[in-house]
Amino acid sequence: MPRTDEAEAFFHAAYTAIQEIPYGKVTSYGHIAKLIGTPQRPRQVGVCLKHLSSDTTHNFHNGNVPWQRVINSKGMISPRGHPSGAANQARVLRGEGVTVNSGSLGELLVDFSEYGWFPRQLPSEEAAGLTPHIDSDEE
DNA sequence: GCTTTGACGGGCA
DNA sequence: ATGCCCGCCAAAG
Repeated sequence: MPRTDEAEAFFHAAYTAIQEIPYGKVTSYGHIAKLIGTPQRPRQVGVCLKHLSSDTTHNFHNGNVPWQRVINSKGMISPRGHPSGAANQARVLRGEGVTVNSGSLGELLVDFSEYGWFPRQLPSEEAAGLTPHIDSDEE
C-alpha cells in the first residue's frame, strides 16, 4: 500500500476510475490518468494495478477492480516481465467477450474502435457533481 | 537512504 | 512506420 497520503488518494482515484469501465470494454492507462486529473502519470496507474492483491479484506482487490480492462495506448496488453501475466489478462478479457488478437511476438492486441471506452469524464463524477456545470451567470 | 525499475505515453530522430 | 528518449514518481533493490 501507498506510504504517503497523496499516493493513497491517487490509488483510490485510480481504482475507482477503473471500476467504471464497463464489462466487455477496455481503456488505456493514460486515459485513466486523465480521468483522475493526472494526465502525466499513466505509469502510476500501472503501479496501482500491480499492487492489487487478491486479499478481499482490502477495500480494493483484483476481484473488485477490473484490472484486465486496462491496456496500453497501443491497444495491447502490456507485457510485464513475466509473459504469463499478459496471457492471463488476455484469457480473462476473452472471457468477457473481447476479441484479443495475437501479434507476431505474442503481443495481445485489442481493437479500441470496437472495445475502447474513452468517456470524457467518469459517470460517477457527473453524478457527484464534481464537474462544474454552468448553472447561472458564468459560462 | 540512494539508485534503478517499470502493468505508460508522447515527441522526435 | 520503427525506435529511442525523456518525463513521472512509487516500489523494489
